[in-house]
Amino acid sequence: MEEFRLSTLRSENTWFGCLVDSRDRLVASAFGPSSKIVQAHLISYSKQHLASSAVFGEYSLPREMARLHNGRTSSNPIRLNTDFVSDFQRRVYAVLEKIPKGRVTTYGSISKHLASAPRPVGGAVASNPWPLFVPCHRVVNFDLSVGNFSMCGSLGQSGTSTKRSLLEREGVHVRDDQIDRSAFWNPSGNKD
DNA sequence: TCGAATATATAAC
DNA sequence: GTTATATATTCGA
Repeated sequence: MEEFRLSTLRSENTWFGCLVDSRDRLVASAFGPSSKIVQAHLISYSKQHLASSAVFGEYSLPREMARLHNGRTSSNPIRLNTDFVSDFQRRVYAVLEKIPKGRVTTYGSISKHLASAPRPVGGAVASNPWPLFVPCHRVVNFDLSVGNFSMCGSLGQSGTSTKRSLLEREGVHVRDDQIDRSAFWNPSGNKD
């Protein structure tokens, strides 16, 4: 039976957690205000998707996560375990990984690029198993307002505030909840 | 503002 | 299986 490992790290009042498989591929990540919330979320994810439960251990990925949270670029390529997401989600996440740091795109733009619709794109982005590693925080509303962001499964104003901070640390200029349109990035490339 | 339209995912029969 | 319900949306009246 395959063994999965979970580890957490605290950096500047935020807890980061990663769930990895036996080949060191990232199954899921999470971050939030307490280790309890982060661990509970990842354990819940593992119980829902994995046959065996996760064991705790030290691991380097949460450190990498903290760097990303700080607006830095990840030093090594991250291997993702995509076994537990749908084909449609994979297509959406492939687009997210192309959004340059310091830029944003919209649910509607992604949906046009994939010949889908905005709502399902929202659903896929919302269920991103790898926050920070796959930059779902770079997807905003059609009018370039910051929009929603959920942390460890909970949606609310603190999420939006966190999303805004992430974008600002990546160099996106936000004023009164509105993102400067120079930061817009079109996945279809017509107008980059 | 408010409601319809839209395509996925999940829950409920 | 098949049908309802819920979405981190968007657009038009």
